[in-house]
Amino acid sequence: MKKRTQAAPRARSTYRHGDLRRALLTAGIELARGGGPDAVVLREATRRAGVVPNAAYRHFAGRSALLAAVRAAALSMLAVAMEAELAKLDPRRPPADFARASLRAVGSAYLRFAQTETGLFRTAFSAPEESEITDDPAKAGHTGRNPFQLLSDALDRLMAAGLLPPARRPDAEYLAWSTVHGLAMLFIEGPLNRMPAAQRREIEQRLLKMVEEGL
Amino acid sequence: MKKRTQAAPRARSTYRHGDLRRALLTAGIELARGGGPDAVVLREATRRAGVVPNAAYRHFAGRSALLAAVRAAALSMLAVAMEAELAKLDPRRPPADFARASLRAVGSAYLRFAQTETGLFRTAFSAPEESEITDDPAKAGHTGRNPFQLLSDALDRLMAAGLLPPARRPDAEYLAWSTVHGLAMLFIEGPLNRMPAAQRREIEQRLLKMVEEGL
DNA sequence: CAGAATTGTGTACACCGTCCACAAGCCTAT
DNA sequence: ATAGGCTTGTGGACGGTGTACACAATTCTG
Repeated sequence: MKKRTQAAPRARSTYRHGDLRRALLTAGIELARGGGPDAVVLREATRRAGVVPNAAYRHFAGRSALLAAVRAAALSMLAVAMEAELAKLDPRRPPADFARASLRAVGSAYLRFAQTETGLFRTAFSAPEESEITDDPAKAGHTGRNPFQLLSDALDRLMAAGLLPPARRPDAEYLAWSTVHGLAMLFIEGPLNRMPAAQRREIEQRLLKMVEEGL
Repeated sequence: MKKRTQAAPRARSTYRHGDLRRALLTAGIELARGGGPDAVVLREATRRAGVVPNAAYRHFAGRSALLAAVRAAALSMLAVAMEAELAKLDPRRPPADFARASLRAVGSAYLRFAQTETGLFRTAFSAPEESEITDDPAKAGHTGRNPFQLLSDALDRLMAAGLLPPARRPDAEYLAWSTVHGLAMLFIEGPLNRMPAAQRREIEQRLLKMVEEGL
């Protein structure tokens, strides 16, 4: 049995599509949202854009290029989610409080995004050929910072507030990220994917606390 | 110890293959080793077994069934790696030392396996349709315990040695696992995949220490 | 306004997973 | 021992995929 999702291909009158690149990207995002990286299939994207398969090659070098673009978009959405969580905080709170809350906000947003937008999350962190550590603005949120940088900022604040010894600051993002990322993975495609939400929240809290204290 | 069945399909004389299921499984493992779960392709496995594609269906319900078998085998190998690391420890050491070392051994083996057998590791933790928390012995090592259970054992020892407050024992495996799993993922398909080995080791040590103290 | 550049089309190929009908060999009951 | 049946491998086919090549339709530019 096959999935037949026709979102009104809307036959166009003009020969040119007009905005095919964007159309393919949004189609790809939608596919990723529903089924993770493997669901991003070129032909389906072109189908949804109302165009013949090969047309995609005028805008992306191939499937993997499209996937890379979707991945960047997913990372950007994650960054936006983090920024939203950070924006809730009152920056006039005592620096120590604010710093701790910042780190927590980043972690919480990460975990929520993973469980809310599972397909996109999995896509965001699916292995590319060679990991690009680029500063591609396509991966950033509204502030222009990508998820990794937002985490770094939070850690900087923690150090500035005297809660993180400078000696432990280097590479601290890797420790923090590992921890949260691992839990997210166990939740969404590991043995914890049937755990009730309440229990999840509790473990999330314990984990964030462990990071806060153990860094 | 490893056989090179790659280049020589070795046309068989008998009509029956004799041990096709195992041949397909080993071929699948080899494929997974080289390219992760996506590389486990049914037709290629049958090709290596010197058999026509459809023959696979006499032994596996389909590609996903083969993949599941490969996944179980990968988990079993991980368990074996953990057991080997644990076996190096001297059980006559003071219980506290032994407990701490046990947890460390499990974590180290996990991280080493992830970086040494990347393809198999990624396969082991690729999402199945619905996560099976079964006690399938195919996932266990020589002791009959699977990776998750080996971790649990180590934590039990930690608690018995008085190093882990009983109140924090429940669900502690999830915290520990998350942390190590996350680091492994960042190493193999995250932004840390170009990090030099020396730096990796250092971060691993910091992470394991954080878990030990922060649980 | 003609020619060039861009963008979408058509056709084709190789590969994949899987379904169906059939053949080859082994097993067992008569 | 032998006739049937069961298991296992074969052959062919179908629809799906990514992608290469030649070509047509449009827009851009000198």
